[in-house]
Amino acid sequence: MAPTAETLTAERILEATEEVLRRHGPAKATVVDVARALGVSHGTVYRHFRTKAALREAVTKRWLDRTSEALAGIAAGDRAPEERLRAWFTGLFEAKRRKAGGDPELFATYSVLTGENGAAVGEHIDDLTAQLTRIVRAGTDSGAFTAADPAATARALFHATGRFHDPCYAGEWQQPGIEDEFTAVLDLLLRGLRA
Amino acid sequence: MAPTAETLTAERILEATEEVLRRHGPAKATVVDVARALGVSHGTVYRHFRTKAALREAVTKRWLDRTSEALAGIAAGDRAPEERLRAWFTGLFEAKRRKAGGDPELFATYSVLTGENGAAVGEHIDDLTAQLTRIVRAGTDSGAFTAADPAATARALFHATGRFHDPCYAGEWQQPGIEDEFTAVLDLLLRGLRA
DNA sequence: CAACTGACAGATTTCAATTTCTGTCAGTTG
DNA sequence: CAACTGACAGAAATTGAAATCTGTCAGTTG
Repeated sequence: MAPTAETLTAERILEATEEVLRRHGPAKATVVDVARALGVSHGTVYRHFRTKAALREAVTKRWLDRTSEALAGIAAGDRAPEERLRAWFTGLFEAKRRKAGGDPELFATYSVLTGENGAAVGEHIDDLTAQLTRIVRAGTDSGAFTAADPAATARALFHATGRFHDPCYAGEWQQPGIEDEFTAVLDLLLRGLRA
Repeated sequence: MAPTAETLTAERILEATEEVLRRHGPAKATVVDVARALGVSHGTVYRHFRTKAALREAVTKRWLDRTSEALAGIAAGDRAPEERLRAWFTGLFEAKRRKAGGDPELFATYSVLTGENGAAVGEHIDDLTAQLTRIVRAGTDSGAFTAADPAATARALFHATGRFHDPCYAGEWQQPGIEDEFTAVLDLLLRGLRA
């Protein structure tokens, strides 16, 4: 019972799927390609994932979870709430910008995948706003922020910064003035948040 | 020289183009269709618009300008700046929401057109942020707002409210909680803006 | 002579025939 | 007997030939 390279696990299939998506793009990546990459018949892939859509959704979730985990560290930190909020949004923007700019094709691929999987994206956003809510609540508890409903405020913050993390704006993330725009929006929001 | 129904003006061509777009959608609307609707040969349409792209751009500009004009009235009003700002954004959101919800196909058509005409959209956004800048400046002048750079602040306000006017979010404008989300974002921004 | 027509070349789109893919399952393998 | 294969039916994608469209321009019309 060798651990990784021998047995066919869901994890190995997801890795192969990611590789096939990277190579072929979202429109041409087939289950047959994934099976071929793994050296098995495509029927075998269907033992682990009921449909092609389920396989794509699982890949999408994995990708979204990686972003969540990176930010969870910042959200759980012990810095002052305002500083933490700023670091969190900066981290989110930087991560997105790096992914979109560094490998545009892969980013476009995942944009298609997230477009297909509204439910997974919804969960991811719930996850991120929950992190934000914790920071906002820390601020109201310490008296640094004023927010009657921390969860609603967290959602408002997330929506108001959409330009800097929503993939539909990815094309504008490489423009020159974008950093200043980001700072201007964040400053305005933080001013509104302070007690 | 009859005024409207006889002579072929650019205006009449634009009206016919709008009608053809409404009927056929952006993918199937052809210059030949427009010419047929006007009872002329398609060569004649090319006397008034050099290319099909130019014709589409002109239609797009007309549509965008209608929104600008409606809001210009609010921006130029004499109400208190905060109230005016709130009315302006509410007017923008309501107008978009009504268009998107009332005739989704036509809205989708114009979304395609705006996607094609980045330059025209850019001018439209410049126009809108100029209106916003005037309101913000009125606020800083009267002492109601604090904003070191009114133009930059206006842009920040526009970006932060993208969820409520950018067509890429049109699908979410009919969801139940959207009004509350809008109010939450606007409240937060106005709090940050107050002196 | 200004406004318009209609035929034309090259680019784009359509449509139907063909190929490939998805998802299933009876049968094979170790 | 659990994991896998591969043939199969229906769905979806691809391909290339035919139709349509874009943009031009010499010629027509009032």
